[in-house]
Amino acid sequence: MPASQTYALSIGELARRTGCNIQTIRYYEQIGLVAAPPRTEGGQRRYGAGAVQRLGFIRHARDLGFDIAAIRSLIALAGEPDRPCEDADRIARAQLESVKLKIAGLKLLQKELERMLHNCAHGTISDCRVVETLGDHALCAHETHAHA
Amino acid sequence: MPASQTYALSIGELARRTGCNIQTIRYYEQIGLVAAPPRTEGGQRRYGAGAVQRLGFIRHARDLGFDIAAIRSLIALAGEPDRPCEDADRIARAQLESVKLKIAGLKLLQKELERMLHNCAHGTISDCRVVETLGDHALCAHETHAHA
DNA sequence: ATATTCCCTACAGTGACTATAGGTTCAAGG
DNA sequence: CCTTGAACCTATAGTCACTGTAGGGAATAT
Repeated sequence: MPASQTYALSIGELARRTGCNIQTIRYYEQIGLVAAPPRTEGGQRRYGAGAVQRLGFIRHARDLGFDIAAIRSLIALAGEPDRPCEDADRIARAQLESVKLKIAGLKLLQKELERMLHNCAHGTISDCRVVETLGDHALCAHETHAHA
Repeated sequence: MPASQTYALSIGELARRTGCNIQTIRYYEQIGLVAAPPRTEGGQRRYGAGAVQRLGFIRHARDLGFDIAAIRSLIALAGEPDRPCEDADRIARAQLESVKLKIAGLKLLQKELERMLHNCAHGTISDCRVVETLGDHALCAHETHAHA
C-alpha cells in the first residue's frame, strides 16, 4: 500500500461503495470507529481508498452480527499483523456461539408458533388456540423460550 | 370470571408471579399496554388477579418474539370473543414467518463464521483468515447475509 | 418508635442506528 | 460569472423495549 493516498471520495460516494448509509458513516466517525477524514475548504469530508477498505470491513462484520465492541477489537487486532491470531479467533468463535444460541432459541419459538397455529380450528376468538395459548403458558410444550 | 376482583397484589408480587420486572410493568402501564390499577392511600399500586392474567399473556407473547404493536392487536382481539380468529392467526403467521427468516439468515451467518474459522491456520494476524475474510467481502461464499 | 423492605416519580442511558430541521457547499450548465 | 439543484453540513430528537439511577415516601414487622 502506498504511503500517501488521494482523498477524492465524498461521503456519498463512500456510502455507495460500501453499502453503508451516510448517517451511519458519520455516526461511526462520532464514536471513533473510523478516523475523521480531511475536509475540503468548505468543510466537506473527503475520503481515500483506505476508508473504503475499513468501512467495508466494518460493514461486513456487522452483517455477520458482530457488535461494535467486537469490531473495535478486531480492528485493533488487524493493526498488529505480527500477533498470533488467537484473539481474533476467540472473538469469531464467541460470535459463532451466540449465533448458534440464537438459532436454537428461534427454533423453539418456531415449533411453539407452529403448534399454536396448527391447533387453531379457525373458528372464533373465544376458542382460538392462538389467543388461548398466549394466555396460558401451561399450554406450552416447553417451559422456557428465549427472546427472539 | 367474577365481576368484582380484590386488589391485593403489590407490584413486586405481580412481578414475581409473572416473571416481568417491576420497571417493565410500570413501563407497560405508561404506554397503555396494561390498565392503571387502583392505588393505596399512600399511592402504591394494588393489582387483582386479572392483571396476573394479562401480564402473563403479554410476557408470553414477548417471549415468543411478538412486538408490542402485535401484542396490542392480540389483546384487542382477545377482547372480542365472537370475532373470527383470522386476524389472530394472521398475526401469529407473520410472526412465524419472521422467525423463519431470522433462522435462515442466522444459518448463513453460522456457515460463514464456521468457514472463516475453519480456514484459519492459527498463525499470526497477518495471515489470519478471520481478519482477511472480514476485510474482503469477495472471500464470502454468499453475496449477502442478513443482519443478526 | 424504628428498622427494613418495598414502593414512588422522573429522568437518563442502552445499542446502533435513523430521521428531521435548517442551513452551507459543490459541480455543472448557461 | 451566475444560477440551480443536488449533495453536504451540524445538531438534535426519535426508534424499540426496556434498564438503571437518584432521591425520596409508604408499608410492615418488631
